[in-house]
Amino acid sequence: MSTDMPISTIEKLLTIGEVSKACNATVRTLRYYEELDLICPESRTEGGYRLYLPSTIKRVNAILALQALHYSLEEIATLLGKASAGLSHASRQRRVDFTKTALAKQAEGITEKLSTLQTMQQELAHRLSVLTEHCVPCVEEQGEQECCSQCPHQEIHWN
Amino acid sequence: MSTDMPISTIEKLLTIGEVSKACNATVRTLRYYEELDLICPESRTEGGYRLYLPSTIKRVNAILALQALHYSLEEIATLLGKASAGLSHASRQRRVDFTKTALAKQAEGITEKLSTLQTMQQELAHRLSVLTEHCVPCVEEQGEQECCSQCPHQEIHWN
DNA sequence: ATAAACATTGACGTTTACGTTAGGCTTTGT
DNA sequence: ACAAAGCCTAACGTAAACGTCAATGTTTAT
Repeated sequence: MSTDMPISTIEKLLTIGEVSKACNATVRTLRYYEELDLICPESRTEGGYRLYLPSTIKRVNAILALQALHYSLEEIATLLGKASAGLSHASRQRRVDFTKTALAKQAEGITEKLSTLQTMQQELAHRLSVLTEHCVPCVEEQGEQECCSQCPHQEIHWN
Repeated sequence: MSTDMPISTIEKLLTIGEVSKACNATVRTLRYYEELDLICPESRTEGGYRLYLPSTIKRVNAILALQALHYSLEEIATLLGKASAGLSHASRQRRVDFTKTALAKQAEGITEKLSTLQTMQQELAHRLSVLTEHCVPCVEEQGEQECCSQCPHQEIHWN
C-alpha cells in the first residue's frame, strides 16, 4: 500500500490510550472532547481504534491549560477553533491565517481577564489598607461598642 | 418593643426582592447562596420573610464578580468565608481580623491567576511573532508542500 | 492461538448553579 | 378589607463535563 500523503505528514500515530497518558487526561475526556469537536483523530484502524497525530497532545494540553483558567469548553472551542472544520486538510496558507486569528482572539480574551483581575487586586489592596490603617486602631481605641458607626470598616467588611 | 441592639447596627433592612434588584441577581440565586452559607439574612419578619443588611448587597456583588472570573461557589466560599460562622455576632476585633485574613487569601489567589495569565500572554505573543515572522514568509516563499518540515509552524499550530 | 491489554459504542449516574412550577402564606396599597 | 404583589418551602428539571458500568470487539505478546 503506497502512501498518497505528502512526506511531511507521515508521523507515528498514537492510540487514545497513549494520548491519554501523555496528557494526563482520561480516555473518556478525550472522547468527550471529540464529541464537542475540540479534537478529532487523524484516522482509525480497521477495527475502529482512533489514531491521533502527535500534535494532538499539544492541542489537548492547550485545552487543559485553558480549563485550569476556568474557561468553559465552549469558550475554548471558540478560542482554539473546532477540530472538525477540515482544518487538517486545508492549505498551509489558510492554516497559518486561521492560527493567527485564533491566537489574536485568545490574547484579547486574556487581556480582558487580566484587567478585571488587576482591578480586583487594587480593590483588595485598598480595602486591606483601610482595614489596617483605620479600623484596627479604631477598634483598639474605641473598644467594641461605639466604634465604626461612620468607620469605613462597615464598607470594607463583606458581611 | 425596645431594641437590645447597639445603635450603630440599626439600619434599614432589605427584603430579598430588594437585594435581588440591587444586585441584578434572581431571588432563587440568593436563596441558593444561602444554602451554601455564602450569605444569610440578619433576621426574618414574623411571617418568615428574609431581611438583609444593606451590606449584603456588597457581598453578593463580590460573589458575582468572582463568579465572572469563573471561580466556583465553593472556591468563593473559601475566599470570602462562610456567612453562617456566627460572624455577624462576633466581636468587632474578631471580625476585623477575619476580614483581614480573608482579603489576604483572596489577594493571593488573584496574584496566582494573574501570573498564570501573564505567562499565557507571553506564550501567545511568542507564537504570534513566530507565525508572522517565520511561517508567513515561509509559506509565501516555499509554497504549500515542502515548507515547514523543520519550520516552527508545526509547534505553533495547535492542530 | 489464546489470554491480557486495550478500545468501541451506548447509556445511565453525578455535581454545580441555578430555573421553574406548585401550593400556600404575608405584606402592601387603596 | 381585600386584591395584587411579594415571599415561603419543597421539589423536580437542566446543562456541563465528565465518571462509570456493560457488553463486545481488536491488538499485542507469548
